[in-house]
Amino acid sequence: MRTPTELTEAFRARGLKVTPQRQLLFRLLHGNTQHPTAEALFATASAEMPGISLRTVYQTLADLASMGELQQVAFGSGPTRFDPNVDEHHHVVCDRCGAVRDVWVDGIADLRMAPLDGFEPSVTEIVLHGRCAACAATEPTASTVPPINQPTS
Amino acid sequence: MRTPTELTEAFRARGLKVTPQRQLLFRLLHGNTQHPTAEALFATASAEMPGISLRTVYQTLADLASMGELQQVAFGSGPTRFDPNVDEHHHVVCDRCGAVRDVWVDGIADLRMAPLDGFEPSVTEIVLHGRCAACAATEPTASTVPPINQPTS
DNA sequence: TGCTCGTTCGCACGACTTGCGAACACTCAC
DNA sequence: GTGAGTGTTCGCAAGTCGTGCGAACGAGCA
Repeated sequence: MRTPTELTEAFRARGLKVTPQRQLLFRLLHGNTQHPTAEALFATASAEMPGISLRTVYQTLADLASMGELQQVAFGSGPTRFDPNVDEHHHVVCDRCGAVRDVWVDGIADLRMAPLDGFEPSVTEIVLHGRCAACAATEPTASTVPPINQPTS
Repeated sequence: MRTPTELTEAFRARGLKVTPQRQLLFRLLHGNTQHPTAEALFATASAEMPGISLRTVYQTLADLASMGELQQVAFGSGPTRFDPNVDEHHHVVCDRCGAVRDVWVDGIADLRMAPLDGFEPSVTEIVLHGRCAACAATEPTASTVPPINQPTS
């Protein structure tokens, strides 16, 4: 995702208006590696701008996604998360605490897949499920705590 | 997923009762490669057994999943899909029509990932997004039809 | 056959997201 | 600076997907 200043230009260039609400969200998202949900962004935004609406957060996130400035990612059945990192990368998900981190994966071109039967893949998405360092360290015993997400494959 | 007969045994062995509703769902799921949603199964089941409840379909699917006879898979933000194939495999998803197929992937062990910083992956999930053969053939021009799912990574 | 306990099923509710429309405010032209 | 016009905000309602609850039911066993 581009900087708040560049996004301001980009919005104006598209005939979109630059409101304080949007500028706030540009700032909150820029460089954000937390993969926040709309609700989480709304909470952070509300602290700075009481009265901002969750509806506006959803709307602005949708605008940014449609401009290619954000990726929408969904892991399991939880709420959609938003990733300002639009470079080619992948994700690790802690099935215990739900934390998400970016990860770069090498060697995807060497994967051998069958059968494809005419299917034309354009995007390869890799998600590593497991335990983050913090959860692995505090794990009581072998999974006595139910995971918040089932591994979905 | 095991055969309807084996599942009948397994349910009884666990003290679970085998009802006509469950037996119907066992049959509809066994060998099913469609990755159906609960709603889709409910529609099919209703044709054979009018009066069956969507609630019962969800309940039985949850029971089967908790017994390890089914995988729950979620692609993007749509409804959960259920996969009676519990072998290690991956999925291809047509972003135009939503079709899902199983795919076997070789070479996963050779992938190089960084940074993991103590994250302990237990499951690697690979989803190929693209166009199924049918959609690729009927594609009008370059994506004039919006995809039903954004590639989620 | 009769009893017991798990199951079914409809309804209501919860989480997440989107549609709608009135009031508002950013931009631009003057 | 001011006013007009159009896009935006925001609250509410509604939609989608899934689950909790409890009364009625029925599978399985003695």
